[in-house]
Amino acid sequence: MTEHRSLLLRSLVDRGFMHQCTDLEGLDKLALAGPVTGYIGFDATGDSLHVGSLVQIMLLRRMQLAGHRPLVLLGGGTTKIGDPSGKDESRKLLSDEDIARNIAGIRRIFDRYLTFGDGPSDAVMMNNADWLDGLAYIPFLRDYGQHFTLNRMLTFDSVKLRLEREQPLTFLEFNYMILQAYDFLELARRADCRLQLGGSDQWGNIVNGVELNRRVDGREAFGFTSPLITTSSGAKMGKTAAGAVWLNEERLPHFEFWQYWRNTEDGDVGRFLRLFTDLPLDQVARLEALGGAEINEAKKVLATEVTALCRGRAAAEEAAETARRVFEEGGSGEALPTIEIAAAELAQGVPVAELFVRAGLAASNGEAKRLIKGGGARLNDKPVDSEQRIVKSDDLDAHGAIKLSAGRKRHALVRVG
RNA sequence: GGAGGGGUGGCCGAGCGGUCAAUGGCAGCAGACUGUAAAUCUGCCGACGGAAGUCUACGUAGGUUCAAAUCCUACCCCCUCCA
Repeated sequence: MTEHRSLLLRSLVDRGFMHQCTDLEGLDKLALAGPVTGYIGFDATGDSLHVGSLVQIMLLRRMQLAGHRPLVLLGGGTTKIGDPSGKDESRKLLSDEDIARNIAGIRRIFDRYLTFGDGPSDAVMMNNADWLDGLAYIPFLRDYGQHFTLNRMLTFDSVKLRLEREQPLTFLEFNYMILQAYDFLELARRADCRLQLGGSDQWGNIVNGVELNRRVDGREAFGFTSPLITTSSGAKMGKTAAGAVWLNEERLPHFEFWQYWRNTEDGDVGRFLRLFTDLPLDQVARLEALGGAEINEAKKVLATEVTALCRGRAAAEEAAETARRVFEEGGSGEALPTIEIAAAELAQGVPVAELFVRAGLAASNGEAKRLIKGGGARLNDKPVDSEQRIVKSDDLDAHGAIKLSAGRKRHALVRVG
């Protein structure tokens, strides 16, 4: 592969964002010529995004940092269909109100990563419901349907895999590909968008959009995909005990977000630093080179940098400090997830198991008791010896808090409130 | 429309009248070992209850039986082949 001259491609390739590109040379030239508008579509199936979408978000950030214009396309229209890529089952259909609420939540996340505005490299956000909702079926089929053949559509993984596994694929979902291709065409026309980026599972959808642009408008458009990010041991990113690792703080406290990154596997540290932080590559190389237990220092940097981007510098520093106190001094810290309990209730006494459930450290009473039986539960750093233990006001420590721990890594504070 | 196969716990997948809260695998949680890592080993892994036990669960609704995930009926959904 030849050297890329544009800052954009060098940055994307060097930092590990590239999986496939429809035309590297061409894209390189385009990027050298001036600001390029590139978009990524995000579904509005939930009111927050999780770590699984972070590569895509960072992809847009890298674009902006390289002087180009990122375009966030919210799938207000396509969400009503559901992308069949990588899934065996149809999504349940969402109502318009649900989708509107989800879009509002997602919008806030992007403000952290991108600068929106009217300048040449300012990010913009669009919603494909604006053009999809009003589509007239017959004109649409006549104008665009003729550019797609079933023969070709059936060869795309999103469709092929589903059929091979003998899983149902509805006509509704089958159309997703066409609509996403049409999105690209609309964005090219409306916002001079020439590039679509996405995860590697989007390749088929993206290629269709590139081809539609060429066939309908004779426009040269580009597609670029990022690799599917898994951990070294092969697991998909973004799941923990508590569920998904959400980017929204309402869904996941800063401390737990920081902890997620702190617990990165050794082999992933360098790759994640390149993908998920803005640290210069030479600094990443130094951190990555740390051996043995020293790699932990690199993990702390990773955690703090990623958290700073997503949640703000102050939140990141506080989480780091709390972690230091909890893990290196065996104490507790302000930023641990905290629940409140009424003074009167505590005076009366509360069963430990119930407290663990309320603190979110166990999903049910039974689970909390099993945790205790297994020796994994601690109260103020002392093992809970009995499932029947009652927690009372005496258990408050000098700072007026009770520290609950499930295993060595999950902690929570109970305060009187 | 016809014929055949199938719908089981977060997922995959056994069970095919009682011993089934349901084998096994994956995922998850905890313990040991470590470096808040990985790998490995051990235990746990529906809810409520101190326990005995009670409840909820095998597509949906009924039925047969002392007893049903397992049999019958109807319905819904999926797959394959035929028209």
